[in-house]
Amino acid sequence: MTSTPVLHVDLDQFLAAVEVLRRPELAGLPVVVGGRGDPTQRAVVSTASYEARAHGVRSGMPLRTAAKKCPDAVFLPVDLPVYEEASAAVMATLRAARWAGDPVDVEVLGWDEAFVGLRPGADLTTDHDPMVFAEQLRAEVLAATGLHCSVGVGDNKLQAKIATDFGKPRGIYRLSDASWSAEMGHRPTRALWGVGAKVQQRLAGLGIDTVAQLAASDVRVLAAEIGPTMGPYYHRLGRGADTSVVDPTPWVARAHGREETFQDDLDDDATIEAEVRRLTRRVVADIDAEGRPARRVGLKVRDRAFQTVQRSRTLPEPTNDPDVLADAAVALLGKVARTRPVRLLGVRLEMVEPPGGYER
DNA sequence: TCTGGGGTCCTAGGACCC
DNA sequence: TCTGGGGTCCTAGGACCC
Repeated sequence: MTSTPVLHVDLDQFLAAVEVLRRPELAGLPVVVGGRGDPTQRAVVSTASYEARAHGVRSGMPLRTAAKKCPDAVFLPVDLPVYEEASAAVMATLRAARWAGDPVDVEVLGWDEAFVGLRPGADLTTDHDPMVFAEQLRAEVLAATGLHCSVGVGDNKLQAKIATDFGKPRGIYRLSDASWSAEMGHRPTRALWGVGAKVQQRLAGLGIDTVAQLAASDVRVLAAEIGPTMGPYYHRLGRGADTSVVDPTPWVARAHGREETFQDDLDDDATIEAEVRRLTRRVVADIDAEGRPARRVGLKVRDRAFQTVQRSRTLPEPTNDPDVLADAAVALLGKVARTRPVRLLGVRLEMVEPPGGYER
């Protein structure tokens, strides 16, 4: 069975680019989007423009730190509805695209990225050059939305996803089974999508530092040391192997949650309880939009020392009754031995499975 | 005044049942 | 005194990603 390459589309500096679109006078300036746009507040950078990155500003960095590194940056608040609208326009453009005349499947990964693959059943005797199609997608997204993106091409989703970063910004890059070891073999395992700092360290403990070493490792050793599921999974990553398909089915959420870091730590039981109830009401609104009741309630408490604990409970029966759920969340507070003022509270509601299950 | 917010998935131990 | 095996659910925590 022949298969065609997969593409991965990723918008460049998405949030900052959307802001510049509606405020053209910001073009070329260091722009930092995060929190409420106030760098004196507790919040972090969501996206920094390339101009701000040149000063060392990075996603996830406290706004305060960003302001020190780049005092002249324009700080803007996160404006969710605007990004959602821009994202929807991008995804609609991708879905409408035709690859050598054939329809495509689009799997949305987040606001600003998606996999694109030829829909099964297409006539593979016609030429489907992925590099030509990648350039076409870049042009169509730019024309429809004014946003620049980069495109990765791979023999599977894993390769395409990793390739995109090599193409950034505004570029196209291709990885393949044939080029994998030459392109990836010398890189640290951390370069793989799914390997973070902890797993990188754990693998290093097994003498595995590079992608090539991971690919050449004994899968039985990985299974024994890391686990029967994750061990073989990391081994596949090392080889650039991925058999998952581009799945266009709309995402069905398992759970929703709301959490908030307070500008001033909370130290009063009544206030803490009131905040838990307020957060719960917001999450209930979110799950009401899904039309499914909650089966489990979770509470997260982070104190001034950044110690974080989570408590959760399965409900006797699923419900979306805001009072019942708020009571359940507050009851979980009683299972947390609080010794310091509270920095963050979070409430999470896990929903019952939809009638057809998740099957993805 | 270090360290956001929204998610998913895996692991591991204990309870409980047959 | 010693002492099964499998299976599922619940809970807490960890890791990762955008």
